[in-house]
Amino acid sequence: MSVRPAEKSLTTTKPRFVRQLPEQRRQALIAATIECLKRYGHDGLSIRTISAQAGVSVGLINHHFPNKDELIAAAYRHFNSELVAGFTAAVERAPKSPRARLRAFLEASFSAPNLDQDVLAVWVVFWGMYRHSRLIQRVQRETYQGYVQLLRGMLTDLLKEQRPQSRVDLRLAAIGLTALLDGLWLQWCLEPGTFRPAEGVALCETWVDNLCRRADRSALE
Amino acid sequence: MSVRPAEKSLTTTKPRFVRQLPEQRRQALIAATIECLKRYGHDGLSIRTISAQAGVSVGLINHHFPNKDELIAAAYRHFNSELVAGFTAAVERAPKSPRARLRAFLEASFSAPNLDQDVLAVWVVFWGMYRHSRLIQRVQRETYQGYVQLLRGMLTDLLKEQRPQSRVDLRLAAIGLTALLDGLWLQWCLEPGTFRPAEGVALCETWVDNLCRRADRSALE
DNA sequence: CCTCTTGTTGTACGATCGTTCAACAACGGA
DNA sequence: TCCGTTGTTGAACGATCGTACAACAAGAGG
Repeated sequence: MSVRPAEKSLTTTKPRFVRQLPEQRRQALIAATIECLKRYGHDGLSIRTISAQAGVSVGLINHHFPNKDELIAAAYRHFNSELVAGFTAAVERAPKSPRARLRAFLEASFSAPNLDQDVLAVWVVFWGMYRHSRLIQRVQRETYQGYVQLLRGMLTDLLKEQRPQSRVDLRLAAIGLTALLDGLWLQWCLEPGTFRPAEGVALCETWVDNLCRRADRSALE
Repeated sequence: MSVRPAEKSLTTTKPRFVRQLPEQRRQALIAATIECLKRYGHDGLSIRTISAQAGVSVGLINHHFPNKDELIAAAYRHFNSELVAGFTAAVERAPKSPRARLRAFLEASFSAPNLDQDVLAVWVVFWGMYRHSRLIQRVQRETYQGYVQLLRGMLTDLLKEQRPQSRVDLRLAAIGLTALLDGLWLQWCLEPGTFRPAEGVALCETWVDNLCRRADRSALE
């Protein structure tokens, strides 16, 4: 008998690394990028920090992504689509009435995993890159419309049901509600204590209520 | 006669540098820091980029500031106080009625020099640093209250005049208006074309109007 | 004209950055 | 069992980072 079995039992206990399918590894690297952003902010976006977070060598990133900026853009794309997917799921889980759907959307906006200081800080860092990164700009244009369509669709249904003849400017209404949501997120990111999640939902619902009320008025005038 | 006059005329034409008072130089370095932020975003915050922008050698920054982070924090402080000073001046330039003062504040929010894509992008980059920089956090706490006090003061006067007995939650009202303002700024920073300045003012005034109307209702109920 | 103070310069240093690439090794298929 | 593919490693490169510091010189005061 050879000594191979013994040898093998020694060598097979610890493979030095595990090969993965490219798509799996890409997702892992994207997850590590977002985790580094949460932990260290913009300074966490270095190849060495990210590869350490992913438990991987420095060279691997450039094997799956052409360069660092593309990895960051891919992370932003993932972050965006996760958000929209979460909102969509929450809305479809809700009762079919427009009001209930909007409420589900707002409650998803002001609860885990979205209303988290670290998560919100990641958004702010991405937004800060927007102005000077064409890749981030492209991802924004490609994914943000999903969010806008979801929100405008809900507002349309709601106004159609409540006041079919209303002359509310839907574009401005959506802009205002988006701004209110983003602004409250920003405040929560900077100082989480200033308002409670339920108050955030209430502020947004008041905005929509006043929208419907205004629809009344302009329809009657 | 000596050759001095000729020599002097040659040597005095170009002093290799001009000495300045520490406070003047500090302000110049702060201005250069903000300019670099506008031009290059977060990547513009390097000692060499800033010193080049200020027309100064690399070593000078550490002669006037203990380190890079302190310079950035000083720039954030300056940026904040300039904003508050601009708003305060605009409000005091307006007629004395609470409505006119609020309108002046809103119009200052949606016009130069504040409603500029580069300027707004600078805010976003600073906000992105907040979570992981104690210095930025300190400056925020020290300067932001000036902004909040100005805004809450105006809201208080307005509600007091319109409905003295109202039971509106002033804290929540200020939070909502601040969020609306910040959110609209953020949208303008990302996509300046989505709404016109006058529409931004109108959205905020509608918010305040509804606030007063709600004050009515809750006072009558 | 000389001296002293000190604002300013620019090199130098060590650390870290993004990227490259030759060598390695995991593991499915023959 | 061995081979071939290829996911993975880690050293190495040049560039750039923040900071320190010795040398310089501008400008005021005597």
